[in-house]
Amino acid sequence: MARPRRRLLSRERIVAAALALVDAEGLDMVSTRRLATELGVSGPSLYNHFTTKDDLLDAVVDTVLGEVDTDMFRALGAGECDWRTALRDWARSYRAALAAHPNLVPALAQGPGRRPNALRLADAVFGGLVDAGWPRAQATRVGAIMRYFITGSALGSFAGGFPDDAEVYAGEYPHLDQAHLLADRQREIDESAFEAGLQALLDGLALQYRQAVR
Amino acid sequence: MARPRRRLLSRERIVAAALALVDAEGLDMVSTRRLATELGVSGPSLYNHFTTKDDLLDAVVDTVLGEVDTDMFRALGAGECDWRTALRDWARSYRAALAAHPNLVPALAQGPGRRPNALRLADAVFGGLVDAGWPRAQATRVGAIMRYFITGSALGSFAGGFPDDAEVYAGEYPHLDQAHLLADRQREIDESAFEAGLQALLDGLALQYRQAVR
DNA sequence: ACCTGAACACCGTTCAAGT
DNA sequence: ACCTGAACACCGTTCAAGT
Repeated sequence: MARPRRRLLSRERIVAAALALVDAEGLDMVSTRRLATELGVSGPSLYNHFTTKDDLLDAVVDTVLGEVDTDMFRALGAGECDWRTALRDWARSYRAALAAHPNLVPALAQGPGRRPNALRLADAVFGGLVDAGWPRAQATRVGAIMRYFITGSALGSFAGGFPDDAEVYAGEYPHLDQAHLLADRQREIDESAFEAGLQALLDGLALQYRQAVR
Repeated sequence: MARPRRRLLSRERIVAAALALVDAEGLDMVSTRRLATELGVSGPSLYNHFTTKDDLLDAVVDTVLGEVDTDMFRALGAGECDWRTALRDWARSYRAALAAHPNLVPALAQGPGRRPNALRLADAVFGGLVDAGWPRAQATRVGAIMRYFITGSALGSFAGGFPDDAEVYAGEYPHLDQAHLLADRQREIDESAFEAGLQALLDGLALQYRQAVR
C-alpha cells in the first residue's frame, strides 16, 4: 500500500473531478471523502495538493472563470470597437461561463481574492474602460456594477425559484396568479431578463459616460 | 430531565438566535448543535420546530426579507408616485435589508420558494409595475432584473474582495496597480457603485418603458 | 406536545507510517 | 514526494424514552 509507483493525483485532475461532481450532484455533495472516492484514492490524499477544501473550491471557481473571454478589451484598446460592445460581449461570455455550472455559483460570490483568472477579468475590464476614456473612479464602479448584475443573474434562476403549484399563490398573492407557469419557461425568461437588463444597464451607463467625458 | 414544565423553544426564538449567530460568526458556524447550545437546549430539540436545517435557514432568510419595505407600491397603485421612484426606493430598502446581514446572503440566493415574505416582495413589485402600465411579460423581466442587481450587489462586496497586498498585482495585472487600496474604501465604493448602477438601470428601463407604452 | 440521550452515518483535517 | 489507515472533533438527523 502506502504510495504507488506512479503519481495518482494532480491539481488539475482533482479540480476536474470536483467540477464534474458539482455539476452532477450539487455543491453539497462535494465532500473531500466523496471526491477522493470518485478519484479512486483515500480521503486525506487531497491534502497533498490543496491546503483546505476551500482552497480546492477556489481553484474550481478559478477554472470556470478561465472560460470567460476578455479578448474584446484588447480590441477595445486597439480602437477596433467601442466600450459598449466590449462590455456587452464580455457580460455574455461571463454569464455563459457561470450558467454552464449553476450549482457552483454560490461558491463564486466572494470577490476575486487571489484567484488568477478573477484578477485577470478585473484587470481587463478596468483597463479597457480606462482606455475607452472612462475616469478611473467611474471605471471601478462600472466593473462593480457589471459584476453585481452578472453574478446576480447567474446565482439562482429568477423564474425557476417560483413553485409551480398554483395553490401557493391563491388568495394570498393576487398579482402572482400566473406565477406557477414561470418554472416551465425558466430558461427563456431568465435569458430574456438578462438581455433586457444588460441593454438597460448599457443605455444608462452611456448617459453617465456622456456626462463624464464631456 | 426530558421535558420541562414550560416550553423552552419557539420558531421565533430559534430564528432570532440563528440570525444572531450568522451575523456574529458566519453561516458556516451555524450548526444545529451549536445553535442548540446557544439556546441552552440539546441538539435534536430543534427538530420539534423545523423539519430540517434548510427549513430553519429558510425561515431566517424570510425574516430578513420581512424588513424590506413595499409600501411604495401601494402609493404607486394610488397614483401618488411614478414607477421609477417606487422601484428606486424599494431597491434601496431591499439592499439595506441584505447588507445588514452580509453573512446570510449566500443562503439567500434561491428564488422565493414558498417563503411568505419573498412572495410578498415579488407580488408587490409585479403588481406595482403592471399598475404603472408595464406589460405583464416585461414587468416579470423588470422584477428579475432588479433582483439580479440587488442580490448581486449584496452578495459579496466588490471592493472588499481585492487583497490589500500590492504584491498580488505587481507585474501581472498592470491596470490593477491601485487595487490594493480598494479594501480600505470598501463601503464607500460598494455604496456608490450600487447607486450608480441603480441610476443606470432605471434610466435604461425608462427607455424600454417608453417603447412599450407608446 | 416537546425535550432528552444514545445512536447512525457521515464530515474536514492531522499525523505517523509506509514506499 | 505522495499516498495510506487510524484518529480527533465535529456534523445532520432519527428514534425510543421520558414527562
